[in-house]
Amino acid sequence: MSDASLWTALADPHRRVIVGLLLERPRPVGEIVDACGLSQPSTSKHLRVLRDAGLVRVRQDAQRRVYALDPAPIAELDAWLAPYRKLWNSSLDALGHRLDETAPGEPPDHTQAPTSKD
Amino acid sequence: MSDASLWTALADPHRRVIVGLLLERPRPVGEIVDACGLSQPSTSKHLRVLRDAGLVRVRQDAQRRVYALDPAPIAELDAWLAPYRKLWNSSLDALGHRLDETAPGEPPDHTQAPTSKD
DNA sequence: CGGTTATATGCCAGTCAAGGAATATATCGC
DNA sequence: GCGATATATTCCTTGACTGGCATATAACCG
Repeated sequence: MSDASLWTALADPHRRVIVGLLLERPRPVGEIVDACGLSQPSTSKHLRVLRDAGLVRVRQDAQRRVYALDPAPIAELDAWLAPYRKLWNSSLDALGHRLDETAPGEPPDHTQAPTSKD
Repeated sequence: MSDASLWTALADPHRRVIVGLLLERPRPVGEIVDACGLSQPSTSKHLRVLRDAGLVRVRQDAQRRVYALDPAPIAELDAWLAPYRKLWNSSLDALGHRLDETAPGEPPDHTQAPTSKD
């Protein structure tokens, strides 16, 4: 089950950065190294973890290895939190009522909950 | 930013189990201990991590501590993967096209070898 | 073929998280 | 008050993860 490695892979901030980079477009390792500010070996190791989790795929282009995002595992994530989504739907609904009272005349366009917890 | 602790908190399988249990309904620690099969101290420590990440809230009921899920942080997760959602909406065919863009002249044979490289 | 570029891997040290056992704390019942 | 119940915290040990460095591997160019 790649589920465990999926969460573990995304638990690392650098790897989330890499995933974010690959969201924009596939990139060779050199670009990723330059972008996330890690050494090349460390970056390669992170890419290995991501590849092992199925989050990225590699395509060889001459000496270059172009990494691309594989959306399927992230879809798994989405499926995981699907049951929770209805929870904050109701929570945001309640919050929306509060905001509506605080700001009358403004459309209750609350795309995110300002939960400043700290 | 509780983002980092959020991912770290959910990276642990036991904590995901706990979150799943609390999705059904709020529970006292004893129930969680019994459900996830860990020792009571370990469970308490996991609950601390979850609480620190803002994922759960506690309500004191006599000697019992009833933990309940707080959906807001998971909504953060949802917000994080929102940009990725469109990717799997575009289907894997689009991904193949992206890969093709990077290497013009190469046949779109994205039959990537599995991660057997050792 | 040799040299260069691009990436992966092995090794080593530092850090951090997890689990268990024992203990502290708090609340209840008597 | 005392004992019992329920939970949190501390200490300790073990194991995993991370990063850097050096090196191996592989593909290009001449």
